[in-house]
Amino acid sequence: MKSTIPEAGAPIALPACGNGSDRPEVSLHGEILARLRDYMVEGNIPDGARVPERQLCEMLGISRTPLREALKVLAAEGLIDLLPNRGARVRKLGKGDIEELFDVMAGLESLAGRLACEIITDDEIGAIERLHYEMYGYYLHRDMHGYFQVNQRIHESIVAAARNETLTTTYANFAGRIRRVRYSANFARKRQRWADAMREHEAILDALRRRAGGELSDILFQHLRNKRTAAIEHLAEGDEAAPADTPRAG
Amino acid sequence: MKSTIPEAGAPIALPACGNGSDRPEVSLHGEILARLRDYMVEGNIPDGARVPERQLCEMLGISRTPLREALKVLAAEGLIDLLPNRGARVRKLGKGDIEELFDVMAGLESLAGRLACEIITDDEIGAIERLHYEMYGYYLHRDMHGYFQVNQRIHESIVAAARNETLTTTYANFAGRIRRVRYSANFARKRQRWADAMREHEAILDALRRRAGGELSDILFQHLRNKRTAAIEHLAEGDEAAPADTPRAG
DNA sequence: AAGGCAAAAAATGAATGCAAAATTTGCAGC
DNA sequence: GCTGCAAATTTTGCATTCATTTTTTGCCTT
Repeated sequence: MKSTIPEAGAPIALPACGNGSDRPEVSLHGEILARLRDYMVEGNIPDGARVPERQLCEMLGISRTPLREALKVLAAEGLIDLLPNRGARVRKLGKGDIEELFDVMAGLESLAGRLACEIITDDEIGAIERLHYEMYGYYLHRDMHGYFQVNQRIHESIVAAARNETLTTTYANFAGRIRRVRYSANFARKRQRWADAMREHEAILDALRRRAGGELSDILFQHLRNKRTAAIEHLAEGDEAAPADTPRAG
Repeated sequence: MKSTIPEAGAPIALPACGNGSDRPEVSLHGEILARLRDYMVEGNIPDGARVPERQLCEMLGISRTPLREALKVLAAEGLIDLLPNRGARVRKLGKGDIEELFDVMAGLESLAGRLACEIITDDEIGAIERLHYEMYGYYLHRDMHGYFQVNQRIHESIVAAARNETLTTTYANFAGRIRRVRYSANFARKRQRWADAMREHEAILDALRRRAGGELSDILFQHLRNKRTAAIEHLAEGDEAAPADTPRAG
């Protein structure tokens, strides 16, 4: 397993790939649900704040009935908490919740890697290789935003390669839940961690090429574990997770 | 790793442990949801059949609004399909769906085993050991029902030992989805498979005792994979999965 | 002036009503 | 006798309405 990763710096030009945002929802209810979910995931409502039914109703131009149906679903998905007679609140992710979510994500990606090794095609591996080198370019450029974007697509590609719709859906659900914590902001301040992550990605690609399922499973788990540690450290020194129930917007 | 498993037969007396069915739901809506979920999981409605809103309403003594909210949640959980303007149908699990579900379950248990090895206490291992020997007793007795019951409790104990609420919830969700397929009926007709399963369980216990996370992860995945194969074979020779949209009750 | 209590206001949870879509039924034509 | 089409019935989806609970506001008491 070769590893030729410098500590970053050289100029390499790589075009950014535009990603198409698919939304295969057709029913009206599904549309409302997707919009609300995006609204939550994008963090338009502060952690732990009340979700005002009426306000959202007029914002979406619908009555309370379909909105409440959507809220029930979002609660089942874990994005909000539904307190009886006391309304919906955006679920406030504490340190423990984030650890749990990262671990489950680690398990799902670990599984995806194992399954992918059984059926992945050379073409699919080729596509992931291209993404890998694109990401490497962003790494050398120190372009964190581009890096994370491609990084995410690599992980999504591995999940997709497992060809398990149930897994893909579940993975997307947890990814949405965790997206609220902006770990991507500057969690890779530690230069060392960034370089480590690149090396781990090389190991991932290597195991994938060899279709070494069990090995890839271990590597992916450890990779996500390291991400988890970095994220926890980040929010420990940055904005404290869940400073209290202080709705900064009212 | 010792393995002293005969092909079954000797008489051993073991008392059956009663399990308490917890239902910590407090809100009315949660109650309705849980009841409906049980109703679905228990298979009171045939695969692919329409779910009559009105009928369920009077059955539960509620109006359509809360029922429809519950249906939306059940759809999000994957128990039913919600076709626009055409009502709810019990999700019909084809062979592919079952394979997918088993694989995801395998991934989750695999993860649970890995996590459990990091933090499990000797007492918890002891409890699992006791369950293991209890199950061994059922195996020797050829008591399939008791065997499966304890088997399930062992797997649940491993998941619980991971101390990850998110994982536990997700696991329970998938377990519920798959419970509709009654693979427990007689899928272990193959004596050989049953003996293999017992041996795998010994390996699980062994890895757990040694806190060998990665190893346990592999064993659990393979164990579930074998279960999957057995289940698929079972429904291939038994009642064909999804014989068609023939509601045998109307 | 601070704390507590009661009334008003708002919000939630559930039932009912209504328009649109789908399914069923009945009938005409071949 | 069977097929195809249109009216009637049922069902779905959403809006509105009502009862109950919570939250806020204002006033009274200490």
